[in-house]
Amino acid sequence: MTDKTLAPLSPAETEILRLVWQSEIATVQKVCDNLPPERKITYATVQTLLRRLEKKGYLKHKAVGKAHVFSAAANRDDVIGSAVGSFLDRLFGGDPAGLMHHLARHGKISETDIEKLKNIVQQDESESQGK
Amino acid sequence: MTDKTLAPLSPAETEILRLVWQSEIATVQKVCDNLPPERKITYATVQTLLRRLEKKGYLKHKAVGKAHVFSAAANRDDVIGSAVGSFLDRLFGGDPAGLMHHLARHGKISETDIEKLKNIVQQDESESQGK
DNA sequence: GACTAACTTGTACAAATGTACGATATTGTA
DNA sequence: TACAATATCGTACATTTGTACAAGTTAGTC
Repeated sequence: MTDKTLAPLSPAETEILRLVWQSEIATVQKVCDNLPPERKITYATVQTLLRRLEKKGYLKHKAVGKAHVFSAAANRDDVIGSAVGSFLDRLFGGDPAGLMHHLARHGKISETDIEKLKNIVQQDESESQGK
Repeated sequence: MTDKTLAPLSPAETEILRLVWQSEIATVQKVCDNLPPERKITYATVQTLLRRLEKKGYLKHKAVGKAHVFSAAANRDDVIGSAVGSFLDRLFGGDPAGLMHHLARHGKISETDIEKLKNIVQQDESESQGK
C-alpha cells in the first residue's frame, strides 16, 4: 500500500499536475511557461493550484533560491490510473474497450499505434507467464 | 453545425447522462435503479442532476403518465468526443497514444480488443480512401 | 546597505457542484 | 371520490473550484 486515496483531482488541478510531472524543475514560472498559449490564466492562479495540489498530497516542494520547486509526492502511475478509472466509469461504465473503440472510430489512433500496443500487451503477457 | 458548445459536464452529470443514453425509457426511477449498487445517492439528487442536464441542453423530456421520460437532446458521439478530448488534454497533453499506452500497460485491454481496433481503423481508412 | 525584481502568503469571492428536503400535484384504485 | 403512492418543483446549502489581488519576503545588484 502506498498512499491512502488522496482527495480527488479537479480538472484544472489535473492540468497543472501534468505539467509538473513533465518538467524536472517545476517552479511556478516554469509551469506557466509550459501552459498552452491559448490557456489564459495568471501566475497567481497557477500558484494557487500548485498549493492545492500540495495540500491534497499530489505534490511536495522544496525552496531553491527564492522560489519553490515542486515535484511529485504521489506515484504518477497510480494517479493516472485512478483518474482514468473514474473517467472510464462515468462515461463508459468502466469499459476500456468502449473508450478505445471511440478513439479508433474517430481516427485518434493509427495502425502504427495499434501495432505498438500489441507489443506492449504481448510483452506483458509473457512476463506474467514467466512469473 | 449541430449545437453551439453546451456548458461543460460535471462528473456527476456525466455519470447520469450515460445512464440515460443506456436505457430507452429513462425515468428518474429507472436511472436510480441502474446506478451501481455502491453508488449511494438519493432519488432527489438524481432528479436534480437530470434537471441540470436538461437545462444545459444535453437532455430533453416528455411527460408520460405522471413521470418524465428523459432522452438525449445532443449528439451522443459529439458529447463523448468532447469529454474524451478534454480529458485527454488535461491528463495526456492531448495525446491519445499516451492513454492507450497506459491502458495496455495495465492490462485493461487484451489482444483480442486490439485485433478489433485494427479492423475498425482499417475499415475507416478504406472508407476515406474511396471517398 | 538600499533597491528592485521575482517570490510566497494570506485572503477573497463568485460560480459550479453534489446532495437533498419539504411542499405540491397527479393518478390509478378501492 | 377520497386515499395512498409516486412524481415533480422550488429551494437550500455546505463545499469545491477557478481565478486572482494585495501585502509581505528574499536575494542578487549597484
